[in-house]
Amino acid sequence: MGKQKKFVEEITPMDEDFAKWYTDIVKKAELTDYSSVKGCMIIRPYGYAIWENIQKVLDQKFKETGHENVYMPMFIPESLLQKEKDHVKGFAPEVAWVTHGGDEELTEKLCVRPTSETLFCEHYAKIIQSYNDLPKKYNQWCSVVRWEKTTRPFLRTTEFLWQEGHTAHATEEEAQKETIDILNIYADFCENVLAMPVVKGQKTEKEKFAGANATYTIESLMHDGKALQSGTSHNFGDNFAKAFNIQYTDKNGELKYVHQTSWGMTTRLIGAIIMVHGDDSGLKLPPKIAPTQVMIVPIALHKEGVTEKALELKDRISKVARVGIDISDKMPGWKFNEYEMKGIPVRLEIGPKDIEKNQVVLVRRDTGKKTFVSIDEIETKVVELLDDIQSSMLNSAREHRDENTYTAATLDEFINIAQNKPGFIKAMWCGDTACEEKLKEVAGVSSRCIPFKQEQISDKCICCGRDAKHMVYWGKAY
RNA sequence: CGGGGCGUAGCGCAGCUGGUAGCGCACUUGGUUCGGGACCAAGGGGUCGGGUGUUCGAGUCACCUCGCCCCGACCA
Repeated sequence: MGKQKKFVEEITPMDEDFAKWYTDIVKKAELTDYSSVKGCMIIRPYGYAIWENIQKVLDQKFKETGHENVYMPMFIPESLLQKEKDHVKGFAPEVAWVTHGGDEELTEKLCVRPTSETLFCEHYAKIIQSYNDLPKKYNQWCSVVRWEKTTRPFLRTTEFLWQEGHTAHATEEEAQKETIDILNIYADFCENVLAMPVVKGQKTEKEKFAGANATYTIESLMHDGKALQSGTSHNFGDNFAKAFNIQYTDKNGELKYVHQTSWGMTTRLIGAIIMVHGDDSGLKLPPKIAPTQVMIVPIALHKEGVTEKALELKDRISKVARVGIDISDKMPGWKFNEYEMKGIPVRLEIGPKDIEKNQVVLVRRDTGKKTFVSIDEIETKVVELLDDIQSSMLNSAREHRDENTYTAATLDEFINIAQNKPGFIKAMWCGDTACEEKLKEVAGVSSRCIPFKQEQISDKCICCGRDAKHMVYWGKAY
């Protein structure tokens, strides 16, 4: 009893200190380590394996929808970065610069890419001539650097991994369709693979990407009631095309500017998985993204036949799921806690008593529920259980999100909710940035998005009382 | 970048008014154990974040610096 208490103390309870809980999980589950450069993290094998699974699923989706992977340089000459005015202005404060090669000062300093719009644009200007060259749908997996003031593992790091898609289209309509198609891919991915419900919508003028006409976002709600922007998709119109002179000849022989999009998802998603699903025992991974879906813990390993049986099970299950086995001489209880902390969806126990009865014990991480299953039907039972865990994790995340989404019809009500109930607040807005800024000031929340699914809560702006244009999701954000 | 906190073994910590570093866990070896963090025995591991100063002597005092954590402003 006393011993068990001690283990629990290694992870700070989330209700006591959510931020501490988060960093405890990241460390204890061996997802990352700190490095000697501020804000840069080492992604350890277990953390990287999660990222690889994210990549695998998304990459396949991008390819299915006609995107090609490329690789752009890590450095951007200062002059190139400056070609699009809004874009530079947005990124300038967080750019890292290379000024020397060896001992020699460079004639032009190079920026370490914070994002690669300018590089793609420069390239597109060269390779696009005719409508036959369109659309161009490129994607790259890389890391980018943004000199952040405050950093936290996965949520905000100086260098982070991501994918950035960059496309060029003949028409505005096509570009808009691409922007929304990608947003839908992101949303489906979050819901179906990460078991994380999202709100799809558009960013306000104030919150949109530097240089874009429109930014679309998926917003998710963390366990502590703070919002996390989990993926964005931008429609650039012809802003960049004009700045970089990306033109093509259409069917009528007329010279036209292309219409562009860009979109990205990052390692921040791992932070989202932690904060949406985790509990006081540790990480809780949705089966579809878990590096190991089933962990076999044999009981009384030294007893006749246990190891053999466990290995045999591993072999069988490996045909239907990602399975691991722990045959170290640690105590079973130690292993139970360890793999719960690591969020492995299913634990399989097999001991002498089970072998006698031709059964195993399956324990699900999300609910802790144990079931006894005949060894004869192990493959189907494991697959069923993983499916069930996947969908019930989405359901409980959705319940949590809905329970923590409020509506406000008056400013008093709005402020009251903002200050006392962490979560999303739905409220009407006139569309004026001044009101958005005022709400930040008086209530401490920012606009998360103008959701596609609009509701009419009232007909006046919550802030100024003028006619409302949109219903907006508001909240505190990471 | 402002306000607060913390840096001592892999992790968590102790180390008093200055006297040359310790505890628990982890690790290694051998043995016994195994259905919710086992036990016995024997071992290994430290430029006390870094620098400068005060002092006969600094983990301990002063100043500087770096890093981490938390709360705000900025951002994926």
